[in-house]
Parts: sequence; structure tokens; C-alpha cells
Amino acid sequence: MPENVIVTSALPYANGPIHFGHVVGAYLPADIYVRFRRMRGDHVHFVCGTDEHGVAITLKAEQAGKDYQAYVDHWHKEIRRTLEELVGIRFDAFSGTSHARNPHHRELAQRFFLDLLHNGYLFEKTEEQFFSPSLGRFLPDRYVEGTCYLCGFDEARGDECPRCGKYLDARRLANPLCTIDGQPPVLKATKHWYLDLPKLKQEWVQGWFEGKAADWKANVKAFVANDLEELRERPETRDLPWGVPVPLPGTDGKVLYVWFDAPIGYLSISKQYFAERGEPERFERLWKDPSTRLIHFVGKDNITFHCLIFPAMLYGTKAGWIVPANVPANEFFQLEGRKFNTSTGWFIPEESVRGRFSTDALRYALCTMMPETADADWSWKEFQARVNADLNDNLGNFVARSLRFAERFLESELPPLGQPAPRDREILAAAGAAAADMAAAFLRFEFRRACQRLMAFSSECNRYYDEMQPWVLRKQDPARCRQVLRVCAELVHSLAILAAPILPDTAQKVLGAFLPAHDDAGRPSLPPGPLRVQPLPTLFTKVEDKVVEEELARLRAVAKGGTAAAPAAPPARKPDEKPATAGAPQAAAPAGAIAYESFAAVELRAGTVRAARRHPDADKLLVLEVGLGSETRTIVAGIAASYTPEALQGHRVVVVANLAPRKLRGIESQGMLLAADDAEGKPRLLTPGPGTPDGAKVK
RNA sequence: GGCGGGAUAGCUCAGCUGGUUAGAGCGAAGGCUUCAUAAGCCUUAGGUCGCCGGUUCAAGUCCGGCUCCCGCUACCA
Repeated sequence: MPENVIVTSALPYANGPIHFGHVVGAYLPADIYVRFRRMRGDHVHFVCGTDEHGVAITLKAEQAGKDYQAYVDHWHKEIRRTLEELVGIRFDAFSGTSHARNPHHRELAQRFFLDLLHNGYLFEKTEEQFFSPSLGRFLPDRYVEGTCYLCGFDEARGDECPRCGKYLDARRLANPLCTIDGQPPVLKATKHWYLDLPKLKQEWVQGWFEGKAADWKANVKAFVANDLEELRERPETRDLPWGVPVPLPGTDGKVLYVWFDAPIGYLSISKQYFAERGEPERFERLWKDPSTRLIHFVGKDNITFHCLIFPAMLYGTKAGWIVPANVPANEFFQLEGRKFNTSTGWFIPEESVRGRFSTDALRYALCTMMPETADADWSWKEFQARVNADLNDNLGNFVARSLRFAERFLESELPPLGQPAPRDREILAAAGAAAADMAAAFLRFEFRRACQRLMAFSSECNRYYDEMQPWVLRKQDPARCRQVLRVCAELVHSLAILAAPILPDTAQKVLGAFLPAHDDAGRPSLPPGPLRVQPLPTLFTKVEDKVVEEELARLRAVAKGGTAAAPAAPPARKPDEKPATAGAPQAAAPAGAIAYESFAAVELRAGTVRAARRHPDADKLLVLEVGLGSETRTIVAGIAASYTPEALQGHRVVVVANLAPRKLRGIESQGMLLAADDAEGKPRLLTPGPGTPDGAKVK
């Protein structure tokens, strides 16, 4: 019986490009799943769009000198284009959360807020919060430092004391300073609304999760069970100029927290979709029907949110919204063993792919590398192997040899299936078995397994062909030869159908080889009558060694800190990176130039590391004795990830010599070293040229 | 340091609730074949299942300890 299924992919944050890591985590599996479900006859509604609120976007937009809407419009377009063109993702509804793009979003998010409020799951609390007069913003606790009122540690952060490990009340810190500009903040009252997650957990979330999660992926369950332990109340509003206004009187300047409104985007985008189609009633009918299966495809970092908080919100409205049936989250995806990083160039630029490889080749390779149960990564060698050996040699070649043979030797005419021989029946049954196995794999979100099964079946087809030896039959038993090729046509058709969710374009092409034409992609077999076939242009081409070499060379250059071609794109916010809370730090940073005096105030000097040791109480820190000619400074530097103490002996460095001393994890640092991050995000020290004596001023 | 995840054939990985000779694909080697995109098919490859100990008639598969790797996070900006 057909099911109603709503499939969502995590809403990409509209402040940067998306890369293969995102694609393989949330978009490709969703798209494959959707296509598979459709072929099965289910009614699928595939929803996505851009997440367009939050502090990070306001900051980026300000830096770019654009207004917020223009900024998110740009990325909205860009992201959609990438997903659709590069990897062939076909959403039903793709919109966004900004009011201009989606007029339904604001109202629906506000309705959620009010429902939760009326049902007692949101409560307001007015608290004094640190406010920076110089920045004109409220400061999140973690951006305030002061003396711990519990242990006296003088560098306690507002949220937690690093020395005694206790959670702190920022307002009780002695001598608070803003860590952004070093100015003392003032306390100012502000009112916010908190989601009562402990209450929701006790009342419903825990029971729901524990009872219903039997068939969820193991990696997801482990993650959620852990997070369930520490569900706390969360403020769901912010003081910001960009977002969904809090729908209550006297709340000017307050908006809903981006994490609150973003997932509601799934609903509002769907609502917009149906409204624009002139069927507005279908929206609630679908989202409130208990038999609808809601499935969220997300990355590992979104698990807690989609498995606990958002379901809690849906439940808490008591409005009858369905809650997710499954959240088949993927783990992280890396590139040749390292994290994708758009700002350092450690990613795959579109030029490396566009026009070079088909979307199907990319889809297939990504699918076989999908981080379903553990972190995985993109490897160019692996990509080449998958495309060449699987798609080209195995699947593509079976299709080609079958169709070409029919054309060359059988005038493209094939008889009705008639009475298949035992071996024919066997291989035709194998197609059914493959279909069943692949369906089971898809339904369990085992996409890699589905790929493997597809190729296994393709191998079976090749084996059948070799056993039958049509090139021999052609001369000895022409009738049997035609029959065998008729079976092969059947197999080619089966391959196309089976591959369709993963390789939609290829499937389409292959189906075009059969006459009379039939476009029912879900059809399990060809019409039984006589058949005309026509050969196809080459389905796949091999990935040359040269291409792999080029790409690897490019990455090697990036790794060395070279200036390999990398579009100057702002880094995408990682999905788990919480949009900074009200009044984010970088807000202060003016976008433009500084006066020369500002630079001149910094005293930079050449120096040499005389001694180095590990910081006793921090993993990333080294404690250095740096000679500056006339004096030796103790400098604590966060470079342990890149350098061992031994390697630093005698290393030349550039030191900020007039930086106010500061205690770092208990040791006073009398200066700072200059360094630049490499492709892995690890710091690399700057070195003065030869002949510059210690103490020489850098200008 | 805290939290989480890994460690199985050269490579990428499967191995659920413990049970005959530990599997697949790729790569490699040898052979067969010529319809096909120098594609296909067959055979082979003998890996202390990270290390140590324990539970058990029986352990990659459960328990404890250890080592290494990865991600998030803290100290670093």
C-alpha cells in the first residue's frame, strides 16, 4: 500500500557554498531515497530550502556590505544551483526562511511559539545580561571573562571556570571584561523565552525516543541517548535585528532564535509549496496525518536537534503535527583524510567537476563512499576506481555489448520472450532478487549496500552473457541467439530500473534504447512482445589517471600552504556551529580598513626560540622561551598541534612584543607569535628572513 | 583534559542478538574469451580480525585495561 512520506534534507545555511560533505550527508541520500520511494509507488514530498536567519548571516552580510536579504538571496541561488546541477538533486519544494522568500514562514514560526507558550513549554525570564556599551550588543556569557567567585581563578569565562570546572553565573564574576574588545561590560536587563526541555523530556520525549527508536540507525541512537541525559532549558529568543519577530507586545528588537525557526522551515516551505499550487488544504492534511512518515536526512552534527529538540517542539504545540519517523543521520565526510575547508582550499572546487564528470558518476561514487556508519572520505583514486570499474566496465559495458550485438548481428529485432530456457529463468529471477535486496537496503538507509548489490547483479548479467556466448550462437543457433539477446534486453532494462534512484540520467538514457518507447520508469519488465532496440551513445567514460593526478597535485599544493586555485568563498557555517548568541563577537570588527596608527601601535620583533616545553595543563599549548636580543620572553603559544618542543629549538619567529601579558592556563605569556593556518587549520609559524638579528623590528 | 567514533586481506569496507575452514569489491598474478568502451569470465591471493588479560565448551563478535587514529570541545586568535 502506498505510503505518504515527507522527506527533508537539512536546510543549508545561506552564508556560503555547500561542498561534497554536505551533499553526501543530507542531500544525495535523501534524493536517492525519494526516487526509490516514488518508483515504489509511494507519495513522496521532498522539502528543503535555505536557513536564512541567525547572527552569522547578519555579520557576514554586514562585512560584505549587503543588506541581509540580498546576502541570503545570493547564497540561496548558489546553493540551489549547485545541488540541482552538480548532483541532480530534485526537490519538490525548495524555498527559504526569510520573509521575502517565504511569506508563510514568519506566521508559522510565530504560531509554534505561541502554541508552546500557551501550553506551558515556553517560559519567560528576565535576566541581567552583560551588555557591551562600546559594541552596542548583548554579550553571550562565554565572551565575558572575570575572576571566578568559586575558586578565585582570574580568567574564568562567563559560562564555565576552566580551573574548577564549575558552571558559573556570569553576572557574579568579579572584574568582568568583554573578551572581544577588552572593555568592561555593563549589566542590563533583558527578557527571553526558554524552551522547557526538561519538562518536555519527562512528559514525552524520553518515552517517545526509547520506545520508537528500535529501527533507527545505531550511530544515531548512541548519540541521542547520550544527549538525552543533559537536556536543559534553552533560550529560544535573541536580541537581533534579523529574524522572525517575537509575536508578543513589547518585544521590539527580539526575534526567535535561528535554531528555533529553522526547522519550522520544513513546514513553512511545504505550506508555501501547496499554497502556490492552489491546494493549501493539503499542507495540514499531510503534516497532521499520523500515517505520514516524516524522515529527516541530516549530518551527524544535527542529530540532537532533529531527534530531540525539534520533535519536542512539534509535540509541545499540541497542534497535531507529526513527529519524525526516522532520522537517518550520516557521519562526517572528509576529503582525502582531512576536513573539507572552503577557506583554505581543502575542498573540491566546482571547476574540478563541472563538465568533467557526469552527475551520475558523482552520485554513484559519493554513494559508495557515504559515511553511513562511520566517518568516510572522498578519495580521487577511489572515485576513479568506482567510475571505471563499476560504472564503465561492469554496468556500462554490459549495456553496450548487449545493444551493440543486437544492432550489428540481429538487425535490432528481438523476438518475444516466449519460453525462456532454464538458465534464462535463472538470470531473470536474479533480477528480481537484486530488486528485493536493493529495496530492503534503501528502506534501511543502506545506500552503500544498494550500490554493491547493483554491481553484483550487473556482474551476474555479464556472466550470463559469457556463458551463453551469443557470438557463437549467432552462427550455430540463430534462433537461440535472438532469444538470449532478448533476455539480455530484459536485463538491461532491469539494470536501468534498479539503478534509477542512484543513476537517474543513465536510467533514462537506457530506457530510451527500447522501442516501442515506454516511459514508465517503475515498470518491472519490458512488454513481453517483440522488441526493437537501438544502440546508445557511450554511457560512461573512464576517469583518466591524469585527472586524478591533477586533483591530487592541487590538493598537495594546498596542503603546502600554496595558493592553489580556490574560489575565494566564505566558509560555510558548519551545521553544528551554533549561530552565535545575541551580540556575537565579530560584530565589533569593522569590515573595512584601519588607520595606519592602529597598525603602528603593534610592535613586532624577530626572535629565536631558546627553549620549549609542553604546557602542563593544555593540549594545544607550548611554553616557549624566546630570545629577542636584549631580553628573553616567556610566551605561551597554541601551536602544539603543529610543532614538537624539540623541533622548535632555534626556530626563528616573529613576536608581538608589546602585547599586554596574559595568563594562559596558569602561565603568563609575555607576547604572542605570528602564525598562519595551513590547509588543515593548523598554525604554521612565520619566520623572519636570514640575517635579521633577534630583536629586529618588523614593519 | 572532557565527550563521541574508529582500529578486520595492499586499498575501501561487510561481519546482527558469540558457534563449522573470517567475507565482498577494487588492486595484483595466472588462465580463458572476442559480442562489447583494451571491456567480460574463471582461478589464486593465505589477513596474530590494534595490544594484553578475563568470561565461556566456544569471541573480530561479550567484559576490563592499554596503545594509536579521527571528530567535537576546552586552553591558543
